[in-house]
Amino acid sequence: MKSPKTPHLSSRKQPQQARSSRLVADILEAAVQVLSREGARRFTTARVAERAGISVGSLYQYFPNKEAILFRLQAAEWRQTGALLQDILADRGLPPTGRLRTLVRAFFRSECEEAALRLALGDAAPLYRDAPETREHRTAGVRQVLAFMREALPQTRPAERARAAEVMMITMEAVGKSVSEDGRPPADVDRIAAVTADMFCAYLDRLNAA
Amino acid sequence: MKSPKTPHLSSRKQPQQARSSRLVADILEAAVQVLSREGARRFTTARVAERAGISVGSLYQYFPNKEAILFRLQAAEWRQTGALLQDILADRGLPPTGRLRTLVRAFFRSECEEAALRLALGDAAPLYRDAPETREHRTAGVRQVLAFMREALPQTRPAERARAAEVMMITMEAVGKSVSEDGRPPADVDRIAAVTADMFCAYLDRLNAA
Amino acid sequence: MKSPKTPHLSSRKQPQQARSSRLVADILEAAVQVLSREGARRFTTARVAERAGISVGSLYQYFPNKEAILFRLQAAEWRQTGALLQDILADRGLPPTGRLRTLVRAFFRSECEEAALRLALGDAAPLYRDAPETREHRTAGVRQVLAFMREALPQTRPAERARAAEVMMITMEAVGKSVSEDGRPPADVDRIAAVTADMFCAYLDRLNAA
Amino acid sequence: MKSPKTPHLSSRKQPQQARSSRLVADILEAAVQVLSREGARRFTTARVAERAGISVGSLYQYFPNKEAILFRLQAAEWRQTGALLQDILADRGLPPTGRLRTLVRAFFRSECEEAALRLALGDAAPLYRDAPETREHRTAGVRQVLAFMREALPQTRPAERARAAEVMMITMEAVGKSVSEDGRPPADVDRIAAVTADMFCAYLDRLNAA
DNA sequence: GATGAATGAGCATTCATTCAT
DNA sequence: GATGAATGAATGCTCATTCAT
Repeated sequence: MKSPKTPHLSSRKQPQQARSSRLVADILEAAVQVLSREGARRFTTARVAERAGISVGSLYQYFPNKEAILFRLQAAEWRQTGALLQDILADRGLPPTGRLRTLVRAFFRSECEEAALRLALGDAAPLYRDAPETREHRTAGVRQVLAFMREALPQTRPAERARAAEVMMITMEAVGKSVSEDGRPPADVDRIAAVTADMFCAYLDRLNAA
Repeated sequence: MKSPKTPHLSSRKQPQQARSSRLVADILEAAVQVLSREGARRFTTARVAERAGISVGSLYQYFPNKEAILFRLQAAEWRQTGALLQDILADRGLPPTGRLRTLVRAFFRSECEEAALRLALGDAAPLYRDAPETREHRTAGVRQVLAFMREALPQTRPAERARAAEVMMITMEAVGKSVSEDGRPPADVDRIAAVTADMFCAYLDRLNAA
Repeated sequence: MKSPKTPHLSSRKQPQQARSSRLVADILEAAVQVLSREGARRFTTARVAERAGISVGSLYQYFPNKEAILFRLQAAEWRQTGALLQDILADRGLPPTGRLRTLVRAFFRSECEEAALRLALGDAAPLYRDAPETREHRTAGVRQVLAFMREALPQTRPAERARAAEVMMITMEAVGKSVSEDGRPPADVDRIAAVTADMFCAYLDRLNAA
Repeated sequence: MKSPKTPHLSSRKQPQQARSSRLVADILEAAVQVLSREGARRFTTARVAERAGISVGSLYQYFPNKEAILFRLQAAEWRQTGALLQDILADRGLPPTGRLRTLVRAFFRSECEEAALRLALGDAAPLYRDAPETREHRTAGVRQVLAFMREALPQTRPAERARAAEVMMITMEAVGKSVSEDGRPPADVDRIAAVTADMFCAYLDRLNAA
């Protein structure tokens, strides 16, 4: 495949002033609405600018291109997931398996909120996937799970632990996404979360037993 | 979100004659090349026709629209996966866990072949996702795993078994896709396949123990 | 305006054999259906051939191009109108004004049958309007009215009579077309026919009085 | 017949600024030229834009689609006719029959100006015929004639008056169009206008006598 | 800084007609 | 004679991005 042009995704200017910050927030908010209501295919800079109540020109002063907007949205999702992982996995008040169950349920539920947005963001993934920032964000999640794993699997060899962390992270995201796309009722979602968590726990237990 | 128009994906004419069959095959072959080398975004009917050495008009004599071509490609993938599931999961010569390990490894390896094509096909998914045929194909996979699960988890309640089947199917596909996208070396791929299969086996064992 | 290419509209071959005649009739019948059901914009040779149950190639053996088919259809309409004019206007059993009233009513009713076809044929008029045959057909109608006028307006000067004939012919066709497009109920159609005929009669009477 | 898609015909943006106004005027002017010189069939957005000296994109900033351009042109014609009707029919300085004669002559002459444009516009009618705006414009003309008729036919029953107005309006437009298409010399046109007006007057007189 | 008009390549799809079989 | 596959120019319309004001 031809190397796709991977443009700069970082903001063109740092919104040091309150005014700029506000504008960027407005644009992102507008982007979320356009994405949710119109879908990835109809996500255009003109529409985002219009909904944000600004001109396209202004939009381009804060984002170097369309991809950058999507990337920022995705980054926010990643941050959210990161916070979730942090809050739940690092909570020593619960046994590891308990945390896992809590995490998966919370993650699935959060995925089901704004399902339309997340679906559209997924559809737009090709536009920002090749950005260098993307990889970094994705590994951050694995790092957090890894930290948890060191606690949950103290005896396991690091390499194996790393692979387990990665597989679990990918699995949680994929199943969560699939579940959110199906538009299932909340009870159903929780049940599938339980199954997924059960699978994780069974695996952790076995690794520990080994 | 507005409901996207989901056009007919079935072939415009049945390639009953050898000549037509050949032409359809040429088009699909050209489509694979365009998709792999240029990516989903540059996948256009004109480019496919050109690479196939025919006119756009001819292309449209065999496929009602662009989505139909992609769908045919995806259907081939699904068929392949279906065959894999059938061949491996139904093989009573191996214990269930053995079959699972074999399956995951085979599936991951096959995913890594033509990774670029699969990636691009995934990127194009929004174009055919809403077609009725898509859902059908997806449930077919779950059905096959389910049949296996009835053998592997004879004691488990059907509802739980169904959820387990679904989660495992989604997991296998998601992790496989993730692995193929990363462009890892074969040995690495096999290792991750082993981890994923281990997770599945641990879960099956626990369900059987329960 | 650029001189539009005005192709041959006459049949490519004389259907001397019964087989050919039948084929031409089939094609025209199919053309009527396509025009009525799909409209002028979707009137394509492929669709006509398909509905006629023959190949496009065969269609082109009997009609040199698409316009020719439309022209044949229009010619049939003209023939029908001609027959109507002949039957009614030449009927010496009724006074001229009586014949006029009868004619207009009959013409309007006939226009309202197959309104969709006539509308579509009108939409397609640009395709055959410039053909030499068209002018000939149109003057034929005026000639018939003229013959009637010589009887109805024996005293009027020929030039004036000719103009009156032409205006009345155009008027009848235009009002008839307008009425048929509106999809009015039959009673309404008859009332408008009566008004139109009244207008014609008042005019004839005045010319005679002069 | 399938219902043809009837898109928005209203302007995409209000040309509040002089610049925009000028652009819209340029586009319409270019459209007139393309229509007159190339005919309805070759009337394409690309050609209009090229002749207007702008890009297609710009054209689409002022008109939502091709039909809208045609509709604007047709609306201008309607406005012109409306003004003519207003100026002449409401002029109490002349007796009703005098006004009718004046109107028909003026209308026919105006039809003969830019005959090619009017012909092409008529050919393009199917593209905007089904728009809601079209019906409104057409009834406006009848309303004006109706107002005149109340003065000219004070004794006649309203229903009959309405039908007479409609028939006369349709007749005037149809005969005018027919005359303009024939490319007759001006003296000829005036003679046919006189005949048409005579017919109208004879009819009005008879209705009044009744 | 902000605007939004302008650009024009690019896309999916149609269709009249031909001609090798 | 009949077929129908093949052609490819043509069409309406979109949209990311720029830049003059």
